[in-house]
Amino acid sequence: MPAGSRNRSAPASPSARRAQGEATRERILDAAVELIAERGFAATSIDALCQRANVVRTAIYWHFGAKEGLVVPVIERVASAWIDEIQRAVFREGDPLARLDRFVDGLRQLVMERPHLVRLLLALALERSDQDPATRAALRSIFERARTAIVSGIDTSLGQPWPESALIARTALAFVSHAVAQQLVDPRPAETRQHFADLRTALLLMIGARLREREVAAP
Amino acid sequence: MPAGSRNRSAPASPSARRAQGEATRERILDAAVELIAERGFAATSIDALCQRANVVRTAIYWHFGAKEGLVVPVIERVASAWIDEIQRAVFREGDPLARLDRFVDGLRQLVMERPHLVRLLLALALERSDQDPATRAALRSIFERARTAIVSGIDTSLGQPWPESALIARTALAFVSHAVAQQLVDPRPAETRQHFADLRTALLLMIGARLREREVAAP
Amino acid sequence: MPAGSRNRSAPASPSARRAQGEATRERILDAAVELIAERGFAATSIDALCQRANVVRTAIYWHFGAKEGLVVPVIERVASAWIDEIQRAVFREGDPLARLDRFVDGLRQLVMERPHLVRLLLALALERSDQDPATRAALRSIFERARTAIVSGIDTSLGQPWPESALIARTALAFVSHAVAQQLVDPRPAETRQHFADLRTALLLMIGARLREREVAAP
Amino acid sequence: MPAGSRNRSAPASPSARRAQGEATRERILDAAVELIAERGFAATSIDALCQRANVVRTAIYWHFGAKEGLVVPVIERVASAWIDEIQRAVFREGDPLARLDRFVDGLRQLVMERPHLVRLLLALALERSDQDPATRAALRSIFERARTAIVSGIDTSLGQPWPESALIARTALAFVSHAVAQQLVDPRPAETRQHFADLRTALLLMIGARLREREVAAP
DNA sequence: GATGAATGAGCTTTCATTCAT
DNA sequence: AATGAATGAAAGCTCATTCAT
Repeated sequence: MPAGSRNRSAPASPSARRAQGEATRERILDAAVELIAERGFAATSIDALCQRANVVRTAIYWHFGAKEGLVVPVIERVASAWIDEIQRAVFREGDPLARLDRFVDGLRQLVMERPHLVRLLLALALERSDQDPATRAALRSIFERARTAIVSGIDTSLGQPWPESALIARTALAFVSHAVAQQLVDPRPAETRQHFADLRTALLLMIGARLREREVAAP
Repeated sequence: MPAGSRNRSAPASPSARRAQGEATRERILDAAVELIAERGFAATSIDALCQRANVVRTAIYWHFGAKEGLVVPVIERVASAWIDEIQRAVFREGDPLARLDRFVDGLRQLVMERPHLVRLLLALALERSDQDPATRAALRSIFERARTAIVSGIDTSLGQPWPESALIARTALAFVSHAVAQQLVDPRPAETRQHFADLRTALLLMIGARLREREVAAP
Repeated sequence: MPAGSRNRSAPASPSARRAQGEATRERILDAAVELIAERGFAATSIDALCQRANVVRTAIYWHFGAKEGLVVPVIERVASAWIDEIQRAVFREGDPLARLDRFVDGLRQLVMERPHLVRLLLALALERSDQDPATRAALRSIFERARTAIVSGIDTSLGQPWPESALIARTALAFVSHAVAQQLVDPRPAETRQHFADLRTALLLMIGARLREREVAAP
Repeated sequence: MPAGSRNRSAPASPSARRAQGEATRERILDAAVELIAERGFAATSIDALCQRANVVRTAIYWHFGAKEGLVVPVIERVASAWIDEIQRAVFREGDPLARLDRFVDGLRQLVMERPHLVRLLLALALERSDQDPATRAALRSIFERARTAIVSGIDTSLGQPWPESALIARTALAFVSHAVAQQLVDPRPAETRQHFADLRTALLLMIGARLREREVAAP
């Protein structure tokens, strides 16, 4: 459909030109994150993307070459937000129980308030990974970084390496993934809250064992 | 399966006719399960479905009304297989440790050998649940049944209700979901195996606490 | 879509069987009149017909052979209603002015209260007549009968042949056709009423001339 | 028309490109007018349209968004031709009788030589007006303009407003509509000619009354 | 860098119809 | 007479992409 002119006006100077190009690129990526999180990659059409980003269809090809070319940049854009959220959540100070609570609560907030971040990654993983190695690598890297962030967060916060930290990281991530899927299927907040209450209990039990063991080993 | 013979052979009796209709329906569902598990719902075209099921396009509309109409039947068809697998895995006899191992191993096999079952459900949840309440309800019901199956399996196998059984169920399912996503992104078997080794450890720690507590309470 | 059984139950006796067949046929025709009047012949699908008539798809083929086979019976069914309306309207008694008013008012009611009768005929004429001679003949016959009904109504009501009766008939029918088209495009009742007020004036002027002429010829 | 050469030849300037787009749009509209006049809107397929316009299927969607989007432009395109024909017919000079003859004859020619113009409008009105308000508005506007053209033609030709001009306009349009429908059902030229002879008589009678009245008022 | 236009493959769905019981 | 199932053609429309400016 022929539409009116969408962009402000033709930029004169070459640097302004580059800046506006960058802005267009960002707008496309924002729209892509939203739409892929909402409906998955396959169901996100170039056209829908353009409408949401207020950009002309060919702009996507200029900036990303093809629809495929969006995948990795989109993953990377989500990655930072993801890791940030986790690092903000990972426990740093206070007594052990308070730190654990803060950690679990941070994850819960991630799932309840910005579920689309997690959802996008899961959707891409489930939809497409067997096809494109680059996508696979990007996703693998994110999951890896998330795990590392948790592990080193725990170790730092405790002042020493902790045997269960990898285990805790995996459990936490598993609960997060599962919570997102579950939330899509049963959006009642109470359900999600119960989910994370269970995570807290599980982690407590796992840590409790270690604590007791230490008390026995070195009283 | 004895496909390849287009169902052009004349069906004799009136009941035979209805039976053949049922067979066509089943063939479509089989194909749908396979394809949706492989590529997701959106990327599964009616045409591909027909080719795989050896059926003409309109047959799908006769039996299911629309592409949408496949979703719930497909979910229900996968549901049984899913629950069966879990029930086969849930521990029943032997000493506690052996039962736990058998349970975790069952789940690992599910993920490694029939990942498409889990994948289909997750993909449908992530792709489509916002839109259609019926899909959402069907998926919610499956997840619920899976959890119930584990809980009652544990309780039965222990001869009494067990305070942590719900927690265990949730943890196990979370690990299963996460393992499937992870496996798609990093298909090395060793990774998946490690994943389930971690699940075993986690469950052990959680059960261990309870066991110790009992020993203290009633020595 | 497989639906439940729509008809009451299997009729036992052969005469009951025939009666029910006739009833089905009537229901199909009723539905066809409604739908063709609403959306034209081409846009009326066999399926929509079945739903409206509460009849199974193949019943239409049993009773009418093909979609085409509906056209002439539908026209004939509408024809009687049409001619009846006109004959009810055509003036019979009272002084000339009252009779004229009654006639115009009858036509106005036809257009305002049962426009689908006229609409169906016009739609069929405009959509299809160049293709099928049988349709064309049926429509021609109706229009002819309508004209004849008016002419002989006028002559009977005046007790003698009237030179302008054919002219009046044609004018009246033209106004009816035009009013229906106009009404579809501008459904305000006031417009339609004005339309027929104009018809009344036009006829008065035409008759007035003749009356005056008679007065001059034989005072 | 110089068709047959698919527009694959490279357009040079940026304005030439836009001009070529406009040309494509026009070609589609031309084809649409022809086909809809021939078979009605519902029976005109996008494919047939493309073949006739020598254009690829998607071009229609680019220029008009959907099949629906053709309706109003098509109506508007026919409108001008319609109004032109009428204005050419409306009487301007000569003695009253000659002017009347010329007017009726113009309408007759419109119906006999370019019936598709009228047919298209009637078909659209009967097929679709319930649904889309934009279509309805466009058609209403045309009929209105046609009436106005006649009224002001009469008044101009007589040098003063004439009390019956609105009545004459409506009668003439009613006869035109009716004649088109009648002609489709009974294509014998003699019939159509008789139809317009009747129109002439009718108008004469209506005008005659007024003339006599004037003679009485101002002899 | 942005834009209007075009392109062809492919999409889901509906069509009228037929068959065998 | 009615019914469930099947059939192939064609419908309207969307897809990702390319081209030339």
